[in-house]
Amino acid sequence: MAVYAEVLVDLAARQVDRVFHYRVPPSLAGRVLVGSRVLVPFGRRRIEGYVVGFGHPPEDGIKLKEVLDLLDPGPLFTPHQLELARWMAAYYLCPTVKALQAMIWPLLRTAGPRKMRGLWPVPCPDRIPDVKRAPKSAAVWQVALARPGLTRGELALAAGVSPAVVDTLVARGLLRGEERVVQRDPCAGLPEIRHRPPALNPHQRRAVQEITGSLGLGERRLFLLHGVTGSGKTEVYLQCIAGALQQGLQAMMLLPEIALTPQMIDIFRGRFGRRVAVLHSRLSQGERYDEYQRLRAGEARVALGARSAVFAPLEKPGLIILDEEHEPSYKQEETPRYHARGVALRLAGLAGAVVVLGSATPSLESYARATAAGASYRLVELPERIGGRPLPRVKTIDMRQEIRAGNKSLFSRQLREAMTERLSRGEQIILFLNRRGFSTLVVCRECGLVLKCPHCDISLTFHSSGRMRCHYCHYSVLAPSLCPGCGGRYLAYLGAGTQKIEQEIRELFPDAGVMRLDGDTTARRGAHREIIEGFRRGGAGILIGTQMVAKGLDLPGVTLVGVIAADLSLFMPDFRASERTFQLLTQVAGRSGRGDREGEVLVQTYSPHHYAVTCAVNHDYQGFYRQEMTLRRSLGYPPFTHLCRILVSGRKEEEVQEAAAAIAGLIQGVDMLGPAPAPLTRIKDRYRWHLVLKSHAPAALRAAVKPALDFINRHSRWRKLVVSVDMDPQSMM
DNA sequence: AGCACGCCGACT
DNA sequence: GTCGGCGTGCTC
Repeated sequence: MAVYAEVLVDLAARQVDRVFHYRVPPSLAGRVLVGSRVLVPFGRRRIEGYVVGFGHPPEDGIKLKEVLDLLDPGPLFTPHQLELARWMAAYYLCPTVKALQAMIWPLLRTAGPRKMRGLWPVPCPDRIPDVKRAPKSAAVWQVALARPGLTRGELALAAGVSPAVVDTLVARGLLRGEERVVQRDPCAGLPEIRHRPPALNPHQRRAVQEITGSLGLGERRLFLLHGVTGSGKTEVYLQCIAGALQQGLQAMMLLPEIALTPQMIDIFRGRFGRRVAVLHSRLSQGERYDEYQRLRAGEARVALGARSAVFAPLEKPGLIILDEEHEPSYKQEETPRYHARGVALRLAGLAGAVVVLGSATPSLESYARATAAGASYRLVELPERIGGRPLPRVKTIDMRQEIRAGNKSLFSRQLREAMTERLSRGEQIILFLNRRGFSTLVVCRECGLVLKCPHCDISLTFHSSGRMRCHYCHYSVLAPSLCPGCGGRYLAYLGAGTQKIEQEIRELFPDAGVMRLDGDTTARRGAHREIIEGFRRGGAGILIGTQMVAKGLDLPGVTLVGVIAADLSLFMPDFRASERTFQLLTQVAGRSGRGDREGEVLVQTYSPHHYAVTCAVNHDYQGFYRQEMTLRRSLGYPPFTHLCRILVSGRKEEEVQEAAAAIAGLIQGVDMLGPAPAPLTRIKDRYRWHLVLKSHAPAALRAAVKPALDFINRHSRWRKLVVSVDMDPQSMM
């Protein structure tokens, strides 16, 4: 009796989570496997589907269609990944197919469904687009026929259309993807420096021994590596990975996006050469596809990347490392809203792998799990910097005193003096301000009008390019010279960003050489590497930047770090504001004094006595942990409870509000806050309302949300709304 | 998503 | 009587 492929497809109808059965034609027999990506007919469309098993349809008499094509040389998903997707679907309340797409989207494509990447588009001669009805499609099709061998991008260029049009043709079955022969190497042309493993200090050695001792046992073991900044965590990771490779296991190394620096990539390539596959958003489509296939084929054995690299297709993951495990960027802020740490822990359970969570400032959740009674993590500490270097001296500067002393500038007298001194000695300086652009608020001094984004409920940021930009929807206009409301001539530029800092610093220190590292200066591919390498080589005395300068950079020439405004993150409307501030201050302080000379850190703040500031200044993680835990317990916040946030958005505010109220009416058995307008009430012309649910039992949250979600999805009057569920939310904006 | 089916208002 | 509105449900 014949067996049919069970295929998951992306149904826009929400929350439909079931398989569809397809016959496998003789031409594809033996090649369509569990985990394969296939092209299938669905209704009158042809769409991408994922083979998750083989079996029979529940009832006979359904006329089954045939799988049309295979989209890749081999199965894309490992059995572990399919299992992981099922878990994600249940935990994060999304259809399984969405979880599978989350696994490959960032790796195989940039945006939009049903695009075929890494494959040559070849025309299907039997399906000719209509020139009158679809002139663009016809043009692409004709070029594809006339000039075979063009890639997706080249084809689009030659036909004078956007690459998306090519994708559309592929989706409609007018073009098909064919396997490619070349393999692109994202590291081609970059220097390959062979690093020899350095000697370890006793703490590092013990950490490596403990971790490697648990490898290959086939059972999940969890470690929290708590090491102060500069304690040599990276070297511990490298040697643990080497240990895993020796045992024939594969390894995953996850970093926050901004820590995935060229420097870090070089270190891994230097140690492991071509055995590393880098999964990285700045790679081209083709490069990403190739790295994915190299891992899937077992040719590469170490996956290095940011959040989504947790979905690297490793057959035998033996070691999973999350560096800077406390970083909020491990949380995906779109559906499915997974946390790479949660996914990694689950994957380790499936694969019997070892997980190492590393941080100088562990999240409260993780530290609690490592220290509470019945701890599930083994705590491993690196309390000293390598080479016996001291932690930098950190000083707070009370900016209220500066105002009283008549200094209204962004820079305190002490910071200026310290900078002058360091520069005179040829040492380097980092200035940190977690806000890009020139000025975050432009206000008319005559009528009080604030320049806001027409699509979002957000003020526009003035950039030194002379344009005002919305940092949420990327809307941009030329900055007006007169107030658009009253025609007034006096516009005040308030709220300094990194560009403003740069301008003022150039005036104050005209000979120092200034570089800026933020989202704007690193937009171009390769720019990040150029700036950091340029600064490291001494190309400038001062580096100004956002979070990008706070994380992971190892710049031995830096002896002074100045925090321009520690308070920025402290008063966010978020219960994690203190934790974030403590982490950020500790991390940025850790950039100072990593070379031979002792480092200094000056923290400018209006709240010098806040415990997040004082604990960071004193390098007192424990003290911060105790105070913050006390507060969380009394307020009933994580890690003492679990949260789930439901966000409803849509173009009509009344509809959004109505749906939020309907959902609220269906929630039972957990604490509920709201429904209320979200702190950002409108983004990209969509109104936003939310509900926050709280419970001691995460299962109770899911049980409460599921029926409400099903109800909303069943009723087509809410069809135009987006209802997103966020388990363990990291942000309430 | 896309499409068909179906059940109520204003038209040749 | 019929054309067409979009609310509802289905796609192997």
